[in-house]
Amino acid sequence: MEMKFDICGSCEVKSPAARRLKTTELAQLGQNCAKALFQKGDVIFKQGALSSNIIYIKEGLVKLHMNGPTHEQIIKISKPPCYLGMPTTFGDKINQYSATAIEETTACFISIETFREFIHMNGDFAYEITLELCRNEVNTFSRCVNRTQKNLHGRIADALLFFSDSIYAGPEFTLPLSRSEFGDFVDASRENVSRILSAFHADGLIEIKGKRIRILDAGLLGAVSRNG
Amino acid sequence: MEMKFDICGSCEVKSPAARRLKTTELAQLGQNCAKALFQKGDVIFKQGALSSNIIYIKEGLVKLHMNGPTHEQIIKISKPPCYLGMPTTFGDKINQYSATAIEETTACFISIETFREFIHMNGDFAYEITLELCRNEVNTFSRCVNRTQKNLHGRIADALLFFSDSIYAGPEFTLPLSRSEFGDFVDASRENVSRILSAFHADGLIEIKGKRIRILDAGLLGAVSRNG
DNA sequence: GTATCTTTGTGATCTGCATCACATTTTAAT
DNA sequence: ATTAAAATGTGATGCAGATCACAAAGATAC
Repeated sequence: MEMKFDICGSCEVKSPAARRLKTTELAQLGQNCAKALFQKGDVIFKQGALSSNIIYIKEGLVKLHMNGPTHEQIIKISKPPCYLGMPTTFGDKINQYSATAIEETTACFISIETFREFIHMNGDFAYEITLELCRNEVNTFSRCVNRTQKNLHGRIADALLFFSDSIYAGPEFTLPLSRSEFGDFVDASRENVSRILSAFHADGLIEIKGKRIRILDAGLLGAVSRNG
Repeated sequence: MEMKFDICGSCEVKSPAARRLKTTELAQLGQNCAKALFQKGDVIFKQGALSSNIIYIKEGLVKLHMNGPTHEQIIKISKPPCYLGMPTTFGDKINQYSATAIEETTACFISIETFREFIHMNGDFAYEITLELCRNEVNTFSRCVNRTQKNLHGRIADALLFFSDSIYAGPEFTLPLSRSEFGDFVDASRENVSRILSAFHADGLIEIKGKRIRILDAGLLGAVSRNG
């Protein structure tokens, strides 16, 4: 096997947790970690398959999606830095959901033993991981409540603001999802996504050209998100 | 202040995490922990309020509920042993949801500093906490997908099986929720809960007398849960 | 006991969104 | 460029479940 350099120690996009690791631990991480590049559409891990790695998303954008009783659903869209697959890998080993790159994504596969060792040996690391899991829980709850209680206009407005505020930090962006995937994300049919985006355009809230979207009136869109 | 005995060391319903604590740590926990008894209906913590404790549910049954944009929703029903309030207490301190006892419940309030110290100092403890948070995430995702994709018959069948399998471990039980709360739990109106329970009764799936429910045909109920 | 309030059951409407149907545009393949 | 295949837009129809309306049954107070 080829001699490795200290790839994790010299990584400039360390997770908050990894920043708490000591030099020797970072070296150990480097020995038990494999970097991989995924193109848009590539599956990172698949529902139903066995998993034995924690996956660190270093760059790019990923959708977590689950095949439900009647159709596909996007549970959440994760941006770096974040760890994926902890629940599965620490749990029953079988993925309950899939992860797919929706933009070119760099991911590091970390051996579960190494990761577990860090939680046991390094309290600061463990605490950062706990924080990340806790944040996820709160977000998931809110998302779940909004999904079931808001009407479709509100959910789509929500999603547009999510992309502009949380993902692209700007009013103009290229939607990384097809209309059908967008539907899976906001619990709507492909047809109604089209219809409502057209309506938003007609009302001067947004500008659309295919997947290219520009938000014209974020304030009003926020009102739609709240009041449906 | 009155001298305390080693209340946590001698506690017979320790959480998996607490079982990993050393004798001295258990003594420390005992010094930073207050036990409280809640009656059915008592609020344990409230959405919007500040929180500075982790709450360990020792006995009883608790609903976690959130006031959504249009109505109240029960996010999950938690049974002991479990920790509540981690996401809030480690995060922005303001509760994103409420917790209310739905049966007589014993809860221990643990100071956040103590809890955080254990995560830092005791790797086994930290790992058990990580496991609990991970399990929660997987469950939440599945629940969320089922909630949005199954029809009302399926969701109600689901909920009945949840009580009989996961909470009461038997076919007969007293529902700890009113019809209206049951609706908040399965995302349905009070009226439709009544209607569908009546229908299940008419079809010989269950027996109802007020809140007392007996499951007569779990197999068929499972089929309804899957196929709606 | 009676009176008041809360919870529950059930029928009759109303409505948001899925589904169906088909036209049009975009992308990919040769 | 030409053809095939996939993604998108938009109208028409149907249905699950919300909402409304009211009656009946428990609970709680006096």
